[in-house]
Amino acid sequence: MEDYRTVKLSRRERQIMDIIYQHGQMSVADVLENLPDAPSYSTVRALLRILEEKGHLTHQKDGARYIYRPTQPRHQAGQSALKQIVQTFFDKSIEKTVAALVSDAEVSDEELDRLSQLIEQAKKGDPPS
Amino acid sequence: MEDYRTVKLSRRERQIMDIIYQHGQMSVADVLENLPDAPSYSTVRALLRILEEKGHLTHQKDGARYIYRPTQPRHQAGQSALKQIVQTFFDKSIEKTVAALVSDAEVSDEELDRLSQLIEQAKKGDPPS
DNA sequence: TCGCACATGCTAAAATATTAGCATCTTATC
DNA sequence: GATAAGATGCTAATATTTTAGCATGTGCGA
Repeated sequence: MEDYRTVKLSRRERQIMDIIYQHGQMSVADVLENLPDAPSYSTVRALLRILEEKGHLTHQKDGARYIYRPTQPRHQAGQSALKQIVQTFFDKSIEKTVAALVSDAEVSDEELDRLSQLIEQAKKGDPPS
Repeated sequence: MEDYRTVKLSRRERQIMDIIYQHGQMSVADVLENLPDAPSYSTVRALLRILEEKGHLTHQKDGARYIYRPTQPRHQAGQSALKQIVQTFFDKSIEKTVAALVSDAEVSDEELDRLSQLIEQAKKGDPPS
């Protein structure tokens, strides 16, 4: 159980995982509310159950209902997702990726300053020298 | 024809689109070679045909065979993909996203320098002042 | 505590994705 | 221009996804 069909998610599965990652944790009703093209309550429950079977979600009880949250930490899932994008659309180049990010025109000068600082820190911080 | 099932791709469809975006353009045989868990030749052709029907690919003839390439420009598709990731995993924060990118430890000092320059340019370039 | 509102458990049907096979066409080459 | 290699056109079977419905359990308020 480590194949294509558990790792790569179906459309609805992906959609639901994304929503839950955005919100941290959600009840079935929460997910339903946030699905743009929502099917029935039963359907959402079915998907959540499947995602749990596959190991992507876990739940805990809260009164009568279940609260679902991802098993994989958000930052880790984010890294994986980013890596995929960088590879597919930006020739594995972090530079090109950042260029795309800051070319958004929605980025303020303050944010750009913080980005500069961020990169300065990365320069000092990590190197194994 | 603008719904969920044409915009959001199935697993195989996504997989094939990613491969083609990575390579720019490909023949059926090329795609087949690059599919990690490849099905038959017929299958790949079917998927390509479907992706073309949905408007994601187009093809031109090259001798006897078809060469497929995306209809949406790569940089544009990359922007969309990035936006999705930023929203889902990084609270819509470009800063957090870049932080994740540079925390990779694979990033050299030279690359960090280039990133600094990149951001400086963005600071001067765009502002509507 | 009784009952109702609302939750999940389970099962199954319908739609879609995925796959393959055979027929046909195209092209380079002898 | 005949032919073989290799390409696409078309059709259909199989697997998976997506969906819904009914039965059952749970907890809060009158």
